[in-house]
Amino acid sequence: MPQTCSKPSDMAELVSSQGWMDEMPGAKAELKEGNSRTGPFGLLPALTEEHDSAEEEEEEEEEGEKPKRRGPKKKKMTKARLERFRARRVKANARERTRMHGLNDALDNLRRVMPCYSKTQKLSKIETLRLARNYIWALSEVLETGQTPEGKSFVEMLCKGLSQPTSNLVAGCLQLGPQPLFLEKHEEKPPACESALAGHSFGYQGLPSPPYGSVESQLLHLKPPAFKSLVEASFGSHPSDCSTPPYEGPLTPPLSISGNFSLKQEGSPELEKSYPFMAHYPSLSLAGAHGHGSHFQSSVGRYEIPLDVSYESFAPHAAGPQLGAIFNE
DNA sequence: TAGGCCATCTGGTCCT
DNA sequence: AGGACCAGATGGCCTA
Repeated sequence: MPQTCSKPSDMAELVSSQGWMDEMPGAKAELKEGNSRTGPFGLLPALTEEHDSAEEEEEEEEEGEKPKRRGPKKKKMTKARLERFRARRVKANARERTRMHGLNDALDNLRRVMPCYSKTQKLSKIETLRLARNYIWALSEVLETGQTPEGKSFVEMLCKGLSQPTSNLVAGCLQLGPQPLFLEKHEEKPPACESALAGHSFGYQGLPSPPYGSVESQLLHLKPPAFKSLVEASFGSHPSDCSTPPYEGPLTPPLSISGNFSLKQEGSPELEKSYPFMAHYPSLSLAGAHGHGSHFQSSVGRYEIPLDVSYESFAPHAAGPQLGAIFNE
């Protein structure tokens, strides 16, 4: 329930005089601006009982009018308790900020691998997620059908459920011809995993440099590396680390692009499917870690992904199952 | 000016 | 006990 402070300026003075706001830049800024948001003030009336006798009286008066509170009586806020509480709250706030920053970083990584990444026109969080969903869906369709959709229908797939402005952005990006999508991506601030990738022999190094040109060629060229980056963006860092700090150790690509691309459907002779973009990626393959090969499940079957790269430097947490999860969605 | 988006703080819940 | 995660609340900023 919302707890608001009726006297932000008093609270600000009180709080700042006790020095705990020094650790809360955000809160401090708010105080300067006379911001009276729920923020750090919500708790203060209760916290300041001890320190402001006038307010205490006020509260007692109010309590006299209200029905008595049920439940265990609140422990009295001793100075020590107050200090501990504040320290805890400050720490929790900092953690929450960090957590949200990590979330935002992850979203930024996701934005970068979207087919219409624009530095100037940033997709909102919700639109980024929607576009990502559509993008995965579109790529899955390509894998399942083995057909590259024509430019228009690909755009339509991507724009499903998106707002008009975002749809325009996507359509514009995919239809304006040469788009320095990946160039831009690499030139700017390469994600940690991306720069780490440079040391490995991932296939698309030998491809024509972006910009890729026509819509068709974009569709063809875009997918594998973009998909790779997408997965990396999602799983590139340690899964338990929500703040996704730059990973500086050996790279752990859940899926790499190198060697011969071949998707085999288990137990079927004509397993080898020819994918349109294979022509453009003669050396494309999906590979897992552990040196045991990897596989993923799609709605059309189980795919064996041969290992044809060396994994000496790969960490053990591969994303074979995670990749499978993507296709099972 | 309304509405969308965002960052931040907060308290509750769950988990280790 | 403490951390992670979550949803609610709030105010700031921006744009149509």
